[in-house]
Amino acid sequence: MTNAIAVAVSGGQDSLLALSLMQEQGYDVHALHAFFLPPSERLRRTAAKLEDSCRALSVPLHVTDLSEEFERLVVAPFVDDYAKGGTPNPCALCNRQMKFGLLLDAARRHGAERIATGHYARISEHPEFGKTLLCGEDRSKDQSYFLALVPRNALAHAVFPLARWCKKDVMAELAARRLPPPLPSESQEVCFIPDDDYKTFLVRRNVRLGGPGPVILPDGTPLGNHQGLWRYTLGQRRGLGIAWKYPLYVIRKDLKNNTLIVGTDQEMRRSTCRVEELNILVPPAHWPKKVHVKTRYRQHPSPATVELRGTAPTQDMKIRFEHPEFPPTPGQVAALYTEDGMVLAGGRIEE
RNA sequence: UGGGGUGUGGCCAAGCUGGUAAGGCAGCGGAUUUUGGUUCCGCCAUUCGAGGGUUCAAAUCCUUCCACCCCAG
Repeated sequence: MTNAIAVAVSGGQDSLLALSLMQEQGYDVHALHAFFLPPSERLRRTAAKLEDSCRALSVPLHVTDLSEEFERLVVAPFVDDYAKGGTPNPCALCNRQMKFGLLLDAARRHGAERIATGHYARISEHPEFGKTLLCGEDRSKDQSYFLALVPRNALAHAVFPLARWCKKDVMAELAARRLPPPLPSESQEVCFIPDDDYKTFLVRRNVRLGGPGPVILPDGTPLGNHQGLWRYTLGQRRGLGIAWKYPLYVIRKDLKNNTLIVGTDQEMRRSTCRVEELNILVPPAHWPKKVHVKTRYRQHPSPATVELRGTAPTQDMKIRFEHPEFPPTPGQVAALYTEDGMVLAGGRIEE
């Protein structure tokens, strides 16, 4: 058994500290950096800086171009989902397909059985069923939600050096270690959408997106027009452009009639949802009766009960929340937790 | 052209015993943030349909006109 480990480095602070921490712990460290977008001048510059950082640490850096795969496995499904009226979660997909898929494969090619990343989440060894995924120590920064679609056999090879770190301590620690991150503070560059403008991005992709249509209240009262259902997501408030007595939220997208149904905060809330493409991380036999579910990032897990239906490939589950929730949105991830933050399963919200 | 009502920012709407324009919605900006969304904070009428008058002072009182709405034999 070797103690070789690959560390996925993006150029940001978190992964750089992860790299340094792993090395400090005596691992035989390899740094992996991948281009998820076609290598531009800017990306090459980041890679060059990373090279400097790695040289300073005497760690070998392997750079690969995974832009074609990223396009196929993350971007294309993202665009496709929007075109179909869904609200995709590309980060969750990226973790499953890229970081704990292709990058893990790359790690193995370099002789490492494990891969470390800068995620704020924990992996622990459970006496009965092995490796489990836990939320990060710093719950406000916890990223386990985005990892809920990563298969168990991949997570078994994951290491999260920042598990017990707080975001605010990372920068100070890097400074103390004299490790300037190639990409300074926030790194919007990780995202494949320029300027956070996904609408323009989608329009430029030249896919077939729906056009304008009516906006109505649940009772059918017409209020105005929308600019294409793909531009809205369940629970959305801003951007409707309709002045009403009370704030209006998107409560339903009627794709068949190209109609947007809006209503009050109360009318918007749901207490059930159906989840497919399950990624079971803990055997259901060990699940508590009451679980806690996140259907969006930055949401406190909500108490709920779960009903598993069907078997393996086509298995799905029905979730019933104790209290009405902001509407679970098709395309987003539902992550099931125990009360103390162990991830039981993840899946794709269908309705 | 008989009677009644209304006219305040993009929308809705307080204010109308005169004292120098609430609030909500929408919008814009920012904060938060590995997705979308949510939430939070900030900014948004020198002006109250128009003109004239009374007054130290009017969206608020008087008057004329204009617009729209309702009832009407």
